[in-house]
Amino acid sequence: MKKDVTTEEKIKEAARHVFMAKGFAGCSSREISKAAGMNVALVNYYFRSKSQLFKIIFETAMEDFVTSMMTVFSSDQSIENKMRIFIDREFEFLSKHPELPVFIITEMNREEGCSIDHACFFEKIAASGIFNECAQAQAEGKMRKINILSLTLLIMSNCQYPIMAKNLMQGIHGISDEDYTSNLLLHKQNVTEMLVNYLFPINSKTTK
Amino acid sequence: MKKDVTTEEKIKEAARHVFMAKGFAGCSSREISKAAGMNVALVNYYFRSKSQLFKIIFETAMEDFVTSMMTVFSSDQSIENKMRIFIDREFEFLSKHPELPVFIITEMNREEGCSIDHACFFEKIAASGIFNECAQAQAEGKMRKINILSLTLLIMSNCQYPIMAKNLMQGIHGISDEDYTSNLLLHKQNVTEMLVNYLFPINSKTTK
DNA sequence: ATTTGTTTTAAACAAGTGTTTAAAATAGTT
DNA sequence: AACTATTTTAAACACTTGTTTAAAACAAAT
Repeated sequence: MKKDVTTEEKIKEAARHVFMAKGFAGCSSREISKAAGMNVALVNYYFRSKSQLFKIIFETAMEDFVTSMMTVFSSDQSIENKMRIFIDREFEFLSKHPELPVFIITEMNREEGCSIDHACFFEKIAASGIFNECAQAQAEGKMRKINILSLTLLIMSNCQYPIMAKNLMQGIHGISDEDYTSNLLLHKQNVTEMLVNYLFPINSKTTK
Repeated sequence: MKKDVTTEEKIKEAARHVFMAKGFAGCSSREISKAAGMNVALVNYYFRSKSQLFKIIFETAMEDFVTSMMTVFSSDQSIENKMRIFIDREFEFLSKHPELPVFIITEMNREEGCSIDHACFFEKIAASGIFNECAQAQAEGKMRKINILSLTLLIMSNCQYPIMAKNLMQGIHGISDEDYTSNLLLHKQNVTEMLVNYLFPINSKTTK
């Protein structure tokens, strides 16, 4: 008899939650197994070790993250519209996975990296051709000529930080959860307008 | 005989480094004591517990962070110049303390918060009057009318994220440490220009 | 019903955790 | 010099950690 939710999936789901919330070092194997409603030995029976399990969770998280970006990059849109859509999707995606940016950044900074190969994910982004597309748009005078790192930073900063720093911002301004969420929508519009105005100074008024 | 560097300071300095690099859960008391070149018991002799030590480290880090902001806020400058100076200082300060933003954000997200009162730091910021000053500048038409949270986010995002995401960005674009540092200077200029153009659309060309 | 293979558990392992204790080393005072 | 108070250490405490072992529970097949 096959169960509707297999044990392996139960473990992964629990591990995803716990790892995201507390990080690799911030939780124990027993905490994960308890969250999955089972014995400690069982999670090692399926995943051999805590590191191995973490590796899988991190890699699928990264995969989701990159995939979410990729669908926009490979769409049939003008570069400016791609940017608008990207920002929109990024805010939406990150609202559903708020811990993801801190999780990824923390893992990238960790010395003992569970022997995860980060490179393969970055290669996918480069392989999407988005960087070349930007360079071409810049050459054609459609986009402001700033280097590609700065461009990446501008977009990522303004999309990811507002999600990461939620608690910090709520503390500074004394805002409730609901207020923050609604303010985030306004902020998304501000960010979009600011970035488009800055990066596409010429045709930013003509295009919707 | 007083030593040039007291034991207490040695512990704090070591703890600052280790906590910043690995976080509260990511390191052990013995690791800190070893980094300070002494016995484990000694750090507890001075600070009673790991949590207590962390609390002190975090609070002084926060203190430094807020103080760095405050000196700009209370300076005798136009609001636009304050913003320019703030961005400049923020990049400079964070380059010296790159782990600080992640450290603070992670701590803010932690459930067992070592019983740290975060509120007092935020109150200082509000007490500086900077928020009122912005509101007034907006009322006078000197500054674009966006809500104060959005304003805070715009500035913090573009100053802090580029420091936090260094390793991630280096991975994506295959950049060396030195290149990243130099690119950060360019990026700071881009950020400044973009933010000033966006927030002070009228007089952004007149003021240097 | 017995055998087979798989899944789950309780219990144990050695190593590491935060913390404490009691003794040693050091400095300061008389 | 001897005594006191402070600083530092080695050793131990009870507990948690990641991981393994061996036995139990379960399902499938004969």
